[in-house]
Amino acid sequence: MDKLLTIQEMSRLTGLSAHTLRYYEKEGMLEGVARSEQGYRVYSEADVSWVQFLVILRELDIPIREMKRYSSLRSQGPSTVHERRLMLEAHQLRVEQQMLKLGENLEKIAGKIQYYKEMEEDIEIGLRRKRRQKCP
Amino acid sequence: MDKLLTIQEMSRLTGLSAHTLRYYEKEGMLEGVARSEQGYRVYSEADVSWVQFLVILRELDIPIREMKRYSSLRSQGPSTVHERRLMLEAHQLRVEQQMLKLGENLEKIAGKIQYYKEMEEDIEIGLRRKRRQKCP
DNA sequence: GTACAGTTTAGAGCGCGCTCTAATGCAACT
DNA sequence: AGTTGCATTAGAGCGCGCTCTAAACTGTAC
Repeated sequence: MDKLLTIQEMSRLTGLSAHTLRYYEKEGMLEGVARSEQGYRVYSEADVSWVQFLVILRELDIPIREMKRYSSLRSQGPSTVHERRLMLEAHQLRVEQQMLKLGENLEKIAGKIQYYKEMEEDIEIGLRRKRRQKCP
Repeated sequence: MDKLLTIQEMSRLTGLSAHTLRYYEKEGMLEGVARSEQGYRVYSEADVSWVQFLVILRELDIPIREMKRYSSLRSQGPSTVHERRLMLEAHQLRVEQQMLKLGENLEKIAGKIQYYKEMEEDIEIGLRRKRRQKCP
């Protein structure tokens, strides 16, 4: 166990490009990544879990700025657990509201789709009628 | 009825800034907006409905590029109804998948929040124990 | 008449989140 | 020895969707 990974393997496991992994690290969201003798990054399994968590935050549309704040809190240790929880709860709420909004808008779009379907049928009937007139 | 509106009133009714309304028009998403004698934009109620529809598309994260395509189809008349429906259905599917993904990620975040809550309780208990040792 | 608030345009600028480039280096293979 | 392939860095560049600026004009109020 405790496999050590290259940046490519990390990329494959997280879906982030090597470029993006370096970028996240430069921005302070990935502290303490080990290096090989040659200066290459060597990721631990703990790093993998953490980056996978960052990916979840990104997929929830949490801005980089907030992710940096969260990372900073995390690196300050357990005393920041409460504040971290508050951050997560705030975003949880925001995403829930966003999902509601998406749901509403999906319904409106569905209405429009239904309307278009009916229009298409009417056009079809119109065509059929024309054809009948042409070749009786 | 058939009230005519200034750009400010349009802005208020749609939530888009006057800047953005002009931008959308410049990009070809709002064709045939009338002008007053002084060259000021004058929006009709039909314009309002259309812009409100555009806002829904934006809220569903449909890129401007696609909205331009859709607008172009619309201005070509009823013969494009089928293609418009296909576009809407494609985005409908995309948004549904996105909502699923959001739901999954929300669950993971909820798990983390729960975990933090337990940590906070443990810290509380630890503190209480310390206090008892101090002042018995 | 003049200040004020609103409008117009073309075009510049911006914040975000990457994404890519160029120059350099190391390790293994032929 | 040379080629291939992966890594490193600092920093430039990019696509998106606005957002703002500057200069000019108009109608309304005082």
